[in-house]
Amino acid sequence: MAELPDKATQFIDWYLEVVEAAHLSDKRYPVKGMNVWTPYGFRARRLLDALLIREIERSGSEPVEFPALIPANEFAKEGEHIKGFDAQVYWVTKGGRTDLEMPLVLRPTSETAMYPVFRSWIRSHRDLPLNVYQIVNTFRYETKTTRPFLRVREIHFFEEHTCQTDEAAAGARVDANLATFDTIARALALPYIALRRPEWDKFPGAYYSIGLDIPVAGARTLQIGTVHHYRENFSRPYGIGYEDPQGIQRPVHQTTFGLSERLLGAVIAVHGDHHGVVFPSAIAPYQVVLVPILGGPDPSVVRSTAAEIRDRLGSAGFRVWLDDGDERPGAKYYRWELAGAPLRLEIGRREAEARTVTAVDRLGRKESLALDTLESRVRERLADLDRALAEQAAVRYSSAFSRAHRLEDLPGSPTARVLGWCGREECGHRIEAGIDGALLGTPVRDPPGTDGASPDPCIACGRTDTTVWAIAARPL
RNA sequence: GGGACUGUGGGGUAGCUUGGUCCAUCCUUCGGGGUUCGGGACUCCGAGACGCCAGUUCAAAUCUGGCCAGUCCCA
Repeated sequence: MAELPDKATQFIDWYLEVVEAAHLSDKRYPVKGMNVWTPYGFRARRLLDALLIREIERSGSEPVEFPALIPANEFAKEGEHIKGFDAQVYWVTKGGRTDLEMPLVLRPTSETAMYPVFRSWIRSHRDLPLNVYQIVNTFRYETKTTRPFLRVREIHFFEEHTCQTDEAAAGARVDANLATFDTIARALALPYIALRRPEWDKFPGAYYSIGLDIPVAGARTLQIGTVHHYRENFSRPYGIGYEDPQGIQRPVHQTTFGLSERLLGAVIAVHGDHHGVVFPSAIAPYQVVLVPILGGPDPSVVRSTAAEIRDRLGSAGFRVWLDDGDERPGAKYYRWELAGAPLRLEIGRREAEARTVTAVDRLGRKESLALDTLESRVRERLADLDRALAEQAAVRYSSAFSRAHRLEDLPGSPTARVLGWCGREECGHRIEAGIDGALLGTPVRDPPGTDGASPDPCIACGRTDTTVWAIAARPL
């Protein structure tokens, strides 16, 4: 089998090869940007969804599901929003052979599907807050090159929509979403940076947008999530109001929180190595893969011990796979490394007789485990792998940013850049031109490598009075 | 949105310039048999492709047009 392309120098080739070789997605479906979720990738997605559901419900959100088609007149109600999405929506204009009187939009996101209904759900301050989420497919007519999980036209989308009594309550919901995201990112061992987007790059219709970005390769970054504060921008055109305790009618303040299968792409991009995918235990389709070594005259002890281990680990709640196929053990090792299994247990005749098993984690760390304490030792090994992945990722994260002091530092930048910015759009665009990318925004917390220092002078104009820290990078 | 390029079995490819030698090459994959089995085994047998639709021609994988899909560059 061929070697994988080098991740550091040929990132996207490496990524595409790994996704295909690990059987995570089949991109041969004949519509651009619409790929097939194959069993292994689907299992990972389902585990990721379960994690999102668990955490968002813990934060007080309830599941809903709205229809995929939105009437054109509802879609058009908020001016900025329609302007932002107009160029990338799919239209349904016919029912059978009949032209529809009211054309339908295939949802690119669900604000305009939900908000007319929210209007009828909300009457009183007692109906607030309204926190609901759904995990559905959305559609965007993406014109750039599509990539499995990273940029697709049929998006597996998580979206929370909330209605709050006022701006402060909505701000608190944004904070709650950021806390939820932090828990999710930790479970996946993904270091990220939360950035308030500049005015010209916020979500169409938003008061402000916070992007959640991860560095992936060189100066490249990947947006893996967003949290938006809409203030009253949607509730006014959609007429979503409530009566407050004093009997006064007020528009609600709204927020949204969006994630997608890009999270899965991010896990592959961040943790993967020259052997293939590396799954953290939280979403590994199989956390433990058992490889019996069946050579020798009588493999029955090995078989029965392997089956025993499988059953015991399964009962203990681990996702475990016994690979008793005809391949030689070495071939299985390569295949499961490519597929990213966190922990492999090798069991041969001598080990079966000695009641031990050899555990090798995806980072290649080998240890012999006694069968009588197997469950707890496997649990430790998985936790230890997750910890090592997080540490490894943190090291790469911190070296993925560097300070830039002059505009001339930006072209050909080998990392994302931390710099001072006066906040004016004109200077923002000069920075974007310099790095041939985007001004991602201003960090919600101290940016990497600044240790609480006050911001540098604006890299474009030299002003010092209104400067903030900002991150410039090249979004993937 | 503008431009350039590409499309051959499940995956990767040779052949295309100069139409015929191609019932299409090689590697891999898949199915079956045997020998194997502690880091990608060997061997035998078998399966599987010219993106789609038109056109030119005695003859099209090869030339032309449209469509679909993909890649890259620019807005």
